[in-house]
Amino acid sequence: MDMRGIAKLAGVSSATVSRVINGSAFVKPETAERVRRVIEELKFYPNSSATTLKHGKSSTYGLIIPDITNPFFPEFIRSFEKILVANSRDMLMSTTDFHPSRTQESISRMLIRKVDGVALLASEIETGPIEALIHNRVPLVTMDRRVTGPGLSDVLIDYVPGMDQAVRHLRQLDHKKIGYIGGSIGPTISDHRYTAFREAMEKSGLRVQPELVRAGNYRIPGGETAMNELLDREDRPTAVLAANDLTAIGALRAIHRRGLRVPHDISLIGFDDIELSDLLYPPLTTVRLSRNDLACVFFKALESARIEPHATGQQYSMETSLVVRDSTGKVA
Amino acid sequence: MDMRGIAKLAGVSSATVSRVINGSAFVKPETAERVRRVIEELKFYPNSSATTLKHGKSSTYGLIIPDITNPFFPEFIRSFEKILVANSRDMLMSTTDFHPSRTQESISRMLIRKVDGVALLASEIETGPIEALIHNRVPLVTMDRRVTGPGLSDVLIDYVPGMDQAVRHLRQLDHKKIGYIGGSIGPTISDHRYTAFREAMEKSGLRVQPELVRAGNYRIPGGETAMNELLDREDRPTAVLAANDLTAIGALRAIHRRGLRVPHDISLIGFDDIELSDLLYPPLTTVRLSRNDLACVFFKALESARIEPHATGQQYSMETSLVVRDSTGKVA
DNA sequence: GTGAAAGCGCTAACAA
DNA sequence: TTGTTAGCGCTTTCAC
Repeated sequence: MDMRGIAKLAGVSSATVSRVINGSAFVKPETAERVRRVIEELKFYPNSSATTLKHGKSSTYGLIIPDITNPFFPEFIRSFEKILVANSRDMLMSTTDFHPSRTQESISRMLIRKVDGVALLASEIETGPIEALIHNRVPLVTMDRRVTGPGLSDVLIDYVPGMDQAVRHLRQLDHKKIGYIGGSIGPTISDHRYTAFREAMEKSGLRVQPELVRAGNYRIPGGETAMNELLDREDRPTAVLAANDLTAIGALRAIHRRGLRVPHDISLIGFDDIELSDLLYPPLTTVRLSRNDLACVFFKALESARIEPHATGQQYSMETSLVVRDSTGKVA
Repeated sequence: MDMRGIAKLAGVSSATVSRVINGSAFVKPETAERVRRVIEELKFYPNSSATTLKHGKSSTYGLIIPDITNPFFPEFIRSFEKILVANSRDMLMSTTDFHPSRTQESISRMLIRKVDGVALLASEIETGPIEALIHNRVPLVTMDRRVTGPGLSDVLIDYVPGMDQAVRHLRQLDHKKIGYIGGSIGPTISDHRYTAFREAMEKSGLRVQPELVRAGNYRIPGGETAMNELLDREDRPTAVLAANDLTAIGALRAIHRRGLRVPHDISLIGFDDIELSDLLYPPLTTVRLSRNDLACVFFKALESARIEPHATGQQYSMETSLVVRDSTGKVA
């Protein structure tokens, strides 16, 4: 069934059916009513590929995330999807599982589907796919790449306030030996979180001890392994910051396994404030990055870019701030 | 840029470009090579709406889930997406947050996008949207609705083995007062998990005590509230089964908050075996339902239905089994 | 091996 | 206020 079929049954032309469906004002109410009745009757749904083909726009945004298993992302997706649906846009989601090749694949699929823009929250990204997007005039909004350009916007996460608050909080609790468990290691991805940590330490007059810094992988087992290494040391840290909450959960697990207690024996601060972190035992002190706000900013960026796909993108910014719960305490 | 543009540059017709892209054997290798070079050069991606329009098939499956915040679903999505991509299909995902109206909305969007089938893992579903799917010859695969029909398949979760093992396990640990925290309550949704629990109890010669049965909401706070009610009782249960792991996590939290210990004071069994349940303290004994197997079954069901959208669907089935970890122990 | 051309379902410009 | 029609980009039959 197509619009011509509906039109025939309603005794009008397909143009009128189109007008009714798209809410054009210039249709006589009775005609519209009649058309609507037939549509209802036949449970007719217009074919979006025809519309997309016609318009050259799909009203769809692509979303690429690294790891749907990290609760941060489902929480983001939930907000993002809600905003898109409320604005009559569709979402084409895709997961990379940290593989650059999967990012490439995802972008191909989005190019094929003619999405109106891509939100890229994964960091494993090479320049090839980005160029393909730009070349095809599909705007890209990245997270924390800190690069903008024609058709390329970025949402910067300002880790500074959150990290400052976190380190100051620890200093007030008399911590001096503060460890850090980062995300993935390597020269390609500069770890903004780690940089912010170092700066915060300096500002607080504390020294970063390189031997108390470890790399994780943004996942629970990585945090556990790294924490075990730190706990093996003679002079173990009295407090540890983790690059995200999953890493902190892994660290927490390592600590518990040794029969140590948080915060009595060691203080722990996470990053992200996933819902779970409030439900851990003990509830995790963490640096909050609002998924809902982030989703809003991404949507805003995509919508702006949609109008003029090749205009030079903007640098957006998101705040972070410390949420104090029970995983931090006075040094013993 | 379209195929005609590519064709012109390669000195061929658009038909040949189409043939090259779709890997038709009847193109002279040199011609194909030339075309491929131009495609590469121009970073050309064919427009899928045109293909979809032409074929009447989109190579896309819809996926509707109730709550992306429950780790069970991201884990499922991950497997499902991987399978789809490996088979050159796209995924159109959508979340209902437990609202029937959102389910309806999701189905409309899928009808509009002309998906080749819908995997429905949410249970808040009315007959209206289902009829719309059937009427439009879009096959539907549901989870645990236990109804099949033309264009309608179902994946039954066989709770019996898992629940039997769970109850027997508890009985061997001398538990007699066994509580149960279910999912949503109400006559509309028959709770297959609860039924399996009751049957398992009978088989083990144990009596279900209605005063030890509570309803949760498949989420952490629901489990916590329900557990608190059970703990308030004089004759509190010595063991509790929960309808899913999130409910069990909530229950665990309620128990810890009262200074009680698991499994010393009370044993706890979850359901699903989300990855997190192995990472809790203590690691959760739970009934496992494999997300990966489930994703495979859904894919198989969708593919079968795609060939003949209106053929009568099948009843598929999935096993469950107990995973013993540390949240269950001898009655004190 | 390759090309010409019709047509998938919809929209928008134009005509009436 | 409504209808006619061309065309969005691709596939596919048929002809060469």
